[in-house]
Amino acid sequence: MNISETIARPSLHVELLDRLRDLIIEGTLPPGTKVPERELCERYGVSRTPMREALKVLAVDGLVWLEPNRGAWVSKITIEDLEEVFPVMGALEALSGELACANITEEEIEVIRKTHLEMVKHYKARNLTSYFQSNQRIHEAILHAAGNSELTTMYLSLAARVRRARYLANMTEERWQKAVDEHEQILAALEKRDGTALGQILRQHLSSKFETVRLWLESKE
Amino acid sequence: MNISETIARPSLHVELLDRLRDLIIEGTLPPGTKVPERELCERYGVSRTPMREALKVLAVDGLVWLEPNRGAWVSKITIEDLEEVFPVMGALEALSGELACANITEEEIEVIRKTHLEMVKHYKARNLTSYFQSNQRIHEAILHAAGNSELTTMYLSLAARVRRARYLANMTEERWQKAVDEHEQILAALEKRDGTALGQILRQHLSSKFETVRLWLESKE
DNA sequence: TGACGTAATTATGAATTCAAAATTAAATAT
DNA sequence: ATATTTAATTTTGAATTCATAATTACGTCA
Repeated sequence: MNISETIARPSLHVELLDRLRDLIIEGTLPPGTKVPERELCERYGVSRTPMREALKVLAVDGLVWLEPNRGAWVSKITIEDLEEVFPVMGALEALSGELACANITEEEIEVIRKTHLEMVKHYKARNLTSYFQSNQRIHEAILHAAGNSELTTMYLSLAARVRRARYLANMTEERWQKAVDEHEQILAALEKRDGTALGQILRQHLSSKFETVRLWLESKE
Repeated sequence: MNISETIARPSLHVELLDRLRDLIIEGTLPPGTKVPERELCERYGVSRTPMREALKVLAVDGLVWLEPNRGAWVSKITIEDLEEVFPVMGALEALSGELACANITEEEIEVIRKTHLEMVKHYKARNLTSYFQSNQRIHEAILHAAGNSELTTMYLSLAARVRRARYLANMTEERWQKAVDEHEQILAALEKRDGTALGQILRQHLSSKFETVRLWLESKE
């Protein structure tokens, strides 16, 4: 019998973390609003203790902002923030490219290739949501192939914050085309297992994305 | 009158975070031991609520490990962990080098130059502790010159975890000499403001460090 | 009307309490 | 004596309570 066969019942604050993160990333709790602590406790049927534990964690994650004696607020997404976040993400993404090329299996490449074709199909059909999903799956597959859980944790935490900007709604035809082109290069570098090249393309790809986000944010002012 | 002149009274869990982090990094709470929750509450005169909030934050930071229904344990430092942490640190350190070269002022370079000379003096005097302090100050000065708070947060969080390994005791004369040489190159690249070169040296420097840590860890088995 | 001050209300931070789980100690059987 | 149950104790997770701070509502006066 397997001793480690324990039934994992995660604590409430962990469960809450997932749900709260979603609420913030999906925009249900919009940037700048107050986190309705009591309401959320009622909604999920928990007391304030685990809810507040979760909020403390989200605060180090950068998704909420704790104002002493005044409660928790959903963090805003400012250009200044993103200007700091993007270079870091770029460095991490470049690393994930390098590591992925060193470790990826033929099967994993095959999966990415398929997802890539799917994504191109969505692009041609101008289906933004599906395109975005395939896109995200590709980046996560590369990250997974890199096989570094520290990297994964850090990258996903930053990615979550960026994803809150609904920049895709603003994507121009030209930029979209460019993004797809870059993805062709990503696939090519991966197939050649050229880590340095992939790292650079991913970094470049990210900075295009940044430009899109920047334009979106500026258009809202 | 300045409106933002509010008296900052940080909440208990934030205060506790600083203290707990120190206890773990300094090794007062050694890797693998159980976090004595009740004892710590008594020591700091707080109730379990803020203490547990702090522990939840330390868990995402990777300094403690929460075992459901069994309490919090100080994370161990394994080679496997460090093998994942170091590449990420390397990428971040390289980025800090690039950004630092782009933004550093003459005055900041001057400070680093002085610290560097100090460090060399400690090396010649074979004063490991002082050497380590100067060393750390240099890396933090570069990080500061990079001027990216996201980068700083992430880097310091990883650095804290690595610092828990008391690897320096294990440093050979040869390695130490090599580290000082690398620091000469770091200073030179900084003075030339050659970001690419600095990034590479820093990355190389870190991987030397990793080797030392690895040897230290292996020597303990 | 609106600026100011005060009282009532609500929200927050943290201590306390309580049920459930885990650990330890004791008791029983082999 | 050594396993194996069973009971007592401690620890944990989370709800509740409580003091304090912040906000809102109200009343006063210029």
